[in-house]
Amino acid sequence: MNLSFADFKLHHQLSESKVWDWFYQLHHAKLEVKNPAIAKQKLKRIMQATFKLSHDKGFALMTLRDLARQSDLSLGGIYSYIGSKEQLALMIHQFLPFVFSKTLTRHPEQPLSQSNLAKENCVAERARAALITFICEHLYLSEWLTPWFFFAFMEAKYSSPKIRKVALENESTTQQVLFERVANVSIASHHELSQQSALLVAMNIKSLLQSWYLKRPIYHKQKVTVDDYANHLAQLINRGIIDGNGQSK
Amino acid sequence: MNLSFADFKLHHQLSESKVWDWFYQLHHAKLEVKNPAIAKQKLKRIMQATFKLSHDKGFALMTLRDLARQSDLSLGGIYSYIGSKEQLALMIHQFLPFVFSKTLTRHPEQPLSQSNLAKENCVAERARAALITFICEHLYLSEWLTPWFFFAFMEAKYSSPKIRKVALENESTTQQVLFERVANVSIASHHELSQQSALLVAMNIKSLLQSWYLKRPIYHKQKVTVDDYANHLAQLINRGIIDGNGQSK
DNA sequence: ATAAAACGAACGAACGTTCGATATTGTGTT
DNA sequence: AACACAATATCGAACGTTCGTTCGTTTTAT
Repeated sequence: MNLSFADFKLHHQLSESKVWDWFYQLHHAKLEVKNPAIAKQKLKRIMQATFKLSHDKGFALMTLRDLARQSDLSLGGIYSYIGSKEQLALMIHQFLPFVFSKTLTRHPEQPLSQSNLAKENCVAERARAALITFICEHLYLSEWLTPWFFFAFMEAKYSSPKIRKVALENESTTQQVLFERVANVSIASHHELSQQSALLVAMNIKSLLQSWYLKRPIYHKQKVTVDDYANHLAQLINRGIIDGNGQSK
Repeated sequence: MNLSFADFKLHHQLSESKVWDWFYQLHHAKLEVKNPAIAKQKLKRIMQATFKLSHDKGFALMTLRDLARQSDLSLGGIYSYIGSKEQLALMIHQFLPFVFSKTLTRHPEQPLSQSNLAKENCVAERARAALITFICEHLYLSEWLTPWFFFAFMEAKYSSPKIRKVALENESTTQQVLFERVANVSIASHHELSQQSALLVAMNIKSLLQSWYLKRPIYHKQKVTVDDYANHLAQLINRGIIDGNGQSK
């Protein structure tokens, strides 16, 4: 029904090096170092060091001396890649919308008017599928780019206004798509949630998506894979979450 | 069925000043200032300033000069209350388990053995009620102490080991109680989730609890009260979340 | 007038960033 | 192939600033 993480990676040809190719593609104009091969390699070292250190002590408490040690570069060397500490954070935050635009499925999906609810089951199933597809894609992207998602979530709030703007725009776009698709499901299945309830459900789903990349180590210790989690969420959708209000069993 | 936030406050006699009475009670031994009335008033100013500043820029980026300005105290004056910046954070983190121990309902709740499943509905209902009670109490406490919960969540990970220990112990206690009560529901209602699934559900519930105090302003803008949210979660429980695995509607 | 509380200038440590010196790489000429 | 010379990339000592914290002094309350 919904595709697996392996399928997703295959479909988008997501290799390990593709991350750094894309990252270089997005930021190469800002770099002082012009050789692409060298730049990709050093950017990888710097970003991975940033993820480790900011995961351990937080970006604010991460020192550029820490970063130099962890990435095996010198203090000055790092500055040929990042410009400043703040821009380092900005580069990371900007990467996520860039990847979204390259991977997320556009759903031109004609809006559900009252007229074409004829074949109900079909329409309802398609609305459900559109929601679940979006959930799976987000989940799989966050699996592929866990450190990036983690960083974006943890550091967005406490960054400069410029960075916060990037992060909040990205977040609210996601929230909005989620809301629309939840609303479509509730309309198509004639359960007609109030706008408030649909929003509540959409926010809940986002929390559960975040839970995956925030607590991935815990899930893995319990032998829960990302495919397991995707199925788990799909079942929540297919069962009670978007039903009419309140009649308990 | 489940009590309201107003009932909860009434039952525990939670007034605005009670927060500071309890906070002083927990920490008075460490203070250099001995006059209780003065200390409570100044502690309130310092903590509220800490919440505002760490909410805006994060605790790591909050300066003690910021704190002095925001709380209308001098740099030196603050140190008669907090000892050090790290101890200020520790004092906040320690407060939550202290409040839990004073307010959370102990459920001595005989463990559900196979033998007393006779009156099934009754047992199942009681297991469900125990879970929902715990959820509501957590929700209401987080409503009463939103800044404290917010601070504990955002700053726990990036604190000293001593602080992290307090925060993680508190979190995993909550997680464990949640897990037990979810498992009890699934046993009592003969749906017998796997241990893995019960844990997944318990973690999901915790995410949804956190969502309340992390995004409270958004919920409020949508006119969602804490009682609304409590009912919403209760309905999720009473409907699909803890049902057998997988048969979609 | 004595104790309690608040104050803020001053200190050393550590931070982000710069920049001139050094090392490495790539290219054109023997 | 060997060399030389730019061009490119890396380095880390040094700078100015800001941080958490201290402590001798002043203010307030009894």
